[in-house]
Amino acid sequence: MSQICCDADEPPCHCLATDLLDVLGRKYAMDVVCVVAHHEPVRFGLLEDHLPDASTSTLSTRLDELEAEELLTRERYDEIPPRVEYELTDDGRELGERLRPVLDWIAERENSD
Amino acid sequence: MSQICCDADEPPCHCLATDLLDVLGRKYAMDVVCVVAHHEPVRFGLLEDHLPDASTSTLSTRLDELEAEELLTRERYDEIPPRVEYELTDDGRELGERLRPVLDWIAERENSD
DNA sequence: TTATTAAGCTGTGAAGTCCAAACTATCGGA
DNA sequence: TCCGATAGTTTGGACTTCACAGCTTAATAA
Repeated sequence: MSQICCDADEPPCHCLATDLLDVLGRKYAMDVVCVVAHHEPVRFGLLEDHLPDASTSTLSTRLDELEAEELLTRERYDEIPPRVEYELTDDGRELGERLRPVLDWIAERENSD
Repeated sequence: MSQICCDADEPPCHCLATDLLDVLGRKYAMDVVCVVAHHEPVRFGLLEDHLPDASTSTLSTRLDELEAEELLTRERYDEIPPRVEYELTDDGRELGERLRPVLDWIAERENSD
């Protein structure tokens, strides 16, 4: 029932001003969701391989933020060398599915230039 | 045919490294597409009303970038005071439709916290 | 006559975000 | 003894975004 957005003559509703949309509108946030959705469980190094333009610190920050939004989980295994696996939560998977048509279209469009 | 993403055992494909995804991953970019999609034709002031947290300069930059990606058009009317109307291109509308399920879900989720 | 109003921006310096590169810890193998 | 492997954190600098002021022009208001 709280869908975007207000109708033409209504006052603005600001339904877009959410923390989650803020997080998703940061560099590589959608990319991370997409890569995890496609390859989970995923380790840090694989994310780096798939998103070579992102710095490790940015990747790390994005993962923190997505975890805080409860879109993914971080499983630490107490091994040497350390191993950490990322997986989407149910919410994260739902988001990933809704994001797919967007990213597919972007990839297609890029291809047909 | 160039959809996300490579399969599990393949090398990374970097299909996500596109200019458009870069632009969409900036602050308020998806918001702008969504507001224009919902209210077009749209004037600058209406965008400001709907996205009060965005500065005018950021809004202006986002509009430039979306125009450069050919997702929206800017129609200048030679009047005093000046009037400019923004509308989505066909590509912009396609993107807007694919973005809707994402933003609807975000709005819903926010509501049910 | 002067001031005010409107819209759609652009310009400014400060604050926040992202960058590459170097560094952390630990253990097994050379 | 030093290297490589993993998953990050730290650092100082570059790029983005911020709030706020100013620009344009013509019609009105004081």
